[in-house]
Amino acid sequence: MTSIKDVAKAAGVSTATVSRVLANNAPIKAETRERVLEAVAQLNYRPNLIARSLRAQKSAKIGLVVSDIRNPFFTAIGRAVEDAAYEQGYSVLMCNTDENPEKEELYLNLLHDENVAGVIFSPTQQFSTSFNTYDAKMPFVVIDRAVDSKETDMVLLDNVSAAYELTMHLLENGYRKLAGLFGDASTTGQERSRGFHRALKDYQLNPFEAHFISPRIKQGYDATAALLDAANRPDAIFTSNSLLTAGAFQALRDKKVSVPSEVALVGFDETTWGDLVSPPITVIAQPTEEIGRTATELLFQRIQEPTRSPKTVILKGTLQVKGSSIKS
Amino acid sequence: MTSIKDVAKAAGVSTATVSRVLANNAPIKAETRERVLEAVAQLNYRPNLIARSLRAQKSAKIGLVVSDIRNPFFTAIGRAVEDAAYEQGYSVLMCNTDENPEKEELYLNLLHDENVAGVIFSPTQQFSTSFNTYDAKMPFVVIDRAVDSKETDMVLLDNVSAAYELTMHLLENGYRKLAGLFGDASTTGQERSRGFHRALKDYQLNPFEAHFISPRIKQGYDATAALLDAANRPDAIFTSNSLLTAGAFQALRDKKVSVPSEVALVGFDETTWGDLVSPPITVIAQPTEEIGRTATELLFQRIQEPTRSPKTVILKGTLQVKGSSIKS
DNA sequence: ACAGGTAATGTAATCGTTTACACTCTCGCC
DNA sequence: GGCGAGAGTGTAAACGATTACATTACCTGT
Repeated sequence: MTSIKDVAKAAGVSTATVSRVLANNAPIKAETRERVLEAVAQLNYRPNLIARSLRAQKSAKIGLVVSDIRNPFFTAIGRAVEDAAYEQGYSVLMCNTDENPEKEELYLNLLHDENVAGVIFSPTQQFSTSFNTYDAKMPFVVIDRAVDSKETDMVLLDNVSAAYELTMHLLENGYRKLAGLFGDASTTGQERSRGFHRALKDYQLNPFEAHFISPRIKQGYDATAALLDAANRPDAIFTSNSLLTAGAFQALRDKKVSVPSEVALVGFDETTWGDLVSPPITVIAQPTEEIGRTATELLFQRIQEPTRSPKTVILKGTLQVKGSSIKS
Repeated sequence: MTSIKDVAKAAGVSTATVSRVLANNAPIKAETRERVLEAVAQLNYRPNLIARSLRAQKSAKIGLVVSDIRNPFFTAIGRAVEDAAYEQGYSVLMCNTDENPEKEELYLNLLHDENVAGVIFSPTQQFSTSFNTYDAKMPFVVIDRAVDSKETDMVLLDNVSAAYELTMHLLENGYRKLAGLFGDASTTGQERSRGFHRALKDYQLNPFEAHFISPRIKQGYDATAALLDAANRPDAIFTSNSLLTAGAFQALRDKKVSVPSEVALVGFDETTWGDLVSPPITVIAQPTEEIGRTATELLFQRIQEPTRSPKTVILKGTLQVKGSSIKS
């Protein structure tokens, strides 16, 4: 492998000069610069990033820690983060925690050992609550899920309002027996449940049912099936994430329940399928691109200026009314 | 930061001994080992992976280079790769090329500079053809798309057979005017087109239409809309990847074409939505989990034994017959 | 003509590991 | 009793960059 020494030798200068030419951080005589660049091109030299990292005590990598990249929300975020990172010459280490706090901690340690410049992180519920006891060794930006600490940069959705709006939409369209299915793995589910309850309260109604369940398609299916099997059915189902929505939709179909005339269905997150099924699903769309990008930018800001006062960016979802929630 | 020196001092031994204890690769007196481990625990020491990488000239990272992680096929692969890597203590750098050869090369260089242990790679068409001129500086496993070189490990689907089987399925169910939409960015589209044509030939039919287009939802939509607007419509549409399928499905819906009675639709890859829409889509499901896992394992084998003779694993897709291709 | 500033470059320390080599000790064997 | 083998450990040289400090050469103002 050709190293900086080879270049130095070829150009007849010292390694320091080569480094200076490449980093462009010192005055260099034009003629010398040219000789060096020529040697670099000649030898097809590429600086070793590992060595650079070791010396500089940081690397041009960031970690992305989420529960599961297969969740369409995180897939989109992941892509946005990677794009934003790429533009700054950074690369992204992908970590899936499966909502498992042990895996979470392991990955955080790993990323630390890798000297990553920072981490974009969607923590589990358990981690969220103990977050302030975690002495952050790296720059952090938390996304999607609130944490207690006021020391951390965050990019969040205004979940309570969004859920409120979505619930109101159901109520305004005449639905009264609302069942809510909320993910139990994150703070997000709780916040959305709060908006759900608040809207009902404003209508002086009680929730028909409300369950916290594991955010997976299967659990969404099972919970919905149970709701539909009961003697007294809800007339609308509110789901707090797209996996639950998918499960619920499947159950409705299998039970041959007509949507939205018998039971309405609403949820969160734009997905490929939400618009393809019939009826298409009314959702709160999250600005995933913007979330990922903002989080990455916030992270870079913190990397540059570690003492900057923490910033929380709260983005708004947009209600996309489709056929699944309007009695036509 | 606590380094190996601190541990050595605390344990009253040399850094070499500490290293040996941790790497477990040399005889160490039990009592010494214990003292060292105690110091490690005491100081909460964690070895710096960058330094280790520099010295060892390789890292415990692998690159994953695909066109777009948002393609459900690659999402699933990505997760499988990450899982398999995790089990071996490796982490995964995610790279999206957008089918852009320049980005592709840039990423490959980057990964090389990062000293990754190897790369799992789904190359663009352009790259595929010039692959053997690329002097592989790193262990490689190519997935999803064939390359010319016989020097490379690959994990592929038997695309020709799969497409043949899928086409035969249409023919056996009475469809005769088959239109094919194939992705133009990879060898995969070509191979699937070959299977498509072969089946038609065996039925002594000509393809009704066949187009190579950019593998995106929008292009799938447009191409399908054009097919449906023509005076003479096909009675079945064959798509070579899930993005095209989604676009085609959307167009069929917007044009209020009944599936499968007026036009059938078949495609590749299991997706969340394929089963949720009505009718559900007949597809060739790829064993994504197995592809990702096999690729990762192959990569580790090559990392361990760089001179091993190259291996190509060809996996089979499974035809999942659903409502979109059976006149009931 | 000389002090002092600055541009341009070189020398060598440094980042935190691993490991080749050297050394000491103990044991067993002839 | 001497000698070779191996166990157990230390010393110091890598790995490939960056950069503090030193050095040289040149220019400028008085």
